Amino acid sequence: MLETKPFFQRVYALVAMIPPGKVITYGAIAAALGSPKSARTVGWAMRAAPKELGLPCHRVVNRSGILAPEPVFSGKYLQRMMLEAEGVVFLADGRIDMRKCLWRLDGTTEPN
DNA sequence: GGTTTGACCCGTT
DNA sequence: CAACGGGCCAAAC
Repeated sequence: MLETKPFFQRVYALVAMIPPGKVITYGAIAAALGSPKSARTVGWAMRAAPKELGLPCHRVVNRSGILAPEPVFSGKYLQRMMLEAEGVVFLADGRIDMRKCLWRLDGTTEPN
């Protein structure tokens, strides 16, 4: 299972199973892996994540709902457009509506 | 095996 | 409300 795989592998697996129209935070991924403090390491795994894996890294955002740096996706607007196309709701601030689009690993389908 | 780094998070000023 | 600093973890050099 995932526990037998290296940290990066676990991160990739978790990111790969993010449903469309939903987003997740680095801290949430780290916490799901058992290390709530390893949020930075998760980001590191993303940075080293080969695009060949087809990881929806655009669905991974920080705690504030802010997307990754621009050079990563060749433009922040591009990533935002991709997410919107998947059903992710954006606020007027340019941030993601975490209240609705934050993916819950607990299976909780009730945001409110 | 120690040092550096990083797409982070939280508390304090 | 915005800015700054510290901390924590895992991989690469």
